[in-house]
Amino acid sequence: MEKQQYILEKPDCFELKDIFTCGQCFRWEENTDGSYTGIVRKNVINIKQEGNTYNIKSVGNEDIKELIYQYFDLNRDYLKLQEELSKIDENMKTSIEYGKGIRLLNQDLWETLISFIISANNNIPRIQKIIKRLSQTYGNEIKFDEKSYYTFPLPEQLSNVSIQDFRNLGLGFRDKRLYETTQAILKKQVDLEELEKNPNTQEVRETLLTLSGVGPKVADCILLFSTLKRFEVFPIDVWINRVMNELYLHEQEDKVSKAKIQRLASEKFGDLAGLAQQYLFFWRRN
DNA sequence: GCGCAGGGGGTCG
DNA sequence: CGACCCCCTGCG
Repeated sequence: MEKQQYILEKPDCFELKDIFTCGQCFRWEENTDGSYTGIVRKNVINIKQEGNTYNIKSVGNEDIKELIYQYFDLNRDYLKLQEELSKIDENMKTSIEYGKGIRLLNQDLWETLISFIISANNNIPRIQKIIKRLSQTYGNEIKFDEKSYYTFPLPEQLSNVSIQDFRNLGLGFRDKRLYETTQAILKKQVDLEELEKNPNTQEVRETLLTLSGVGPKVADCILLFSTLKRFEVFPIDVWINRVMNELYLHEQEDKVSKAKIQRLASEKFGDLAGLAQQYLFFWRRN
């Protein structure tokens, strides 16, 4: 395990707080010195902003600069995407101004899949705790600054974990879903590597939907927040339902149909719907 | 302070 | 369309 350091000059549209609190990830913790520490694949990473630069330290098996560019989506021109979205209307301008530092992370597909199954009908503090326990129990330890961190367990590392074991970790009724999906991945009923190569978003979505615990909302989150990176999907949860209705539909809240919102999002935001969703979600929730 | 509803980034049957 | 596990929050 190699120690590395990398100084990153502040990229456009890049704020750690926005990135880590907009709801796409669950494993980054803020330290008392204002830096953030997280686990990305088999690397522990600490990022500290110092004026216009970021001091990044890591322990792990990947080249830190490459990892940072790939993980934080730094090769994509968010300034251009924001300009494009801003032209749509005032709502977009306002929400982008609020969340202008958001970058959509390229997170490991397997980890994103499991994390968002856990997120169903759950709250963020509890989701974070469950993922932490899961990693501490079945992941690999990595030492960083005398402290222990744990990788997210691979499918193989969960192969002998029973439904009851998951229940004991505090997963609640999601225990069975986690078990079944893990087994399906291990048996290659769904091949995640093949999924990464498939350019057809609808096909990928349909395949994800066959997995236990994966419904429309979870499938779209996986498509948007993992390495699949499909900007055209539009995950609909209670918050986005609310904000879209308030801004565009003005119907009685309990009568708004998801299909209508989906259609509206696609018409308005096109192939940038997912990014628009993040700005709207982050703005409305805070 | 303690105790108890209320509800949470949905999915499944 | 109701149930679902756990737990954190807010109120009395």
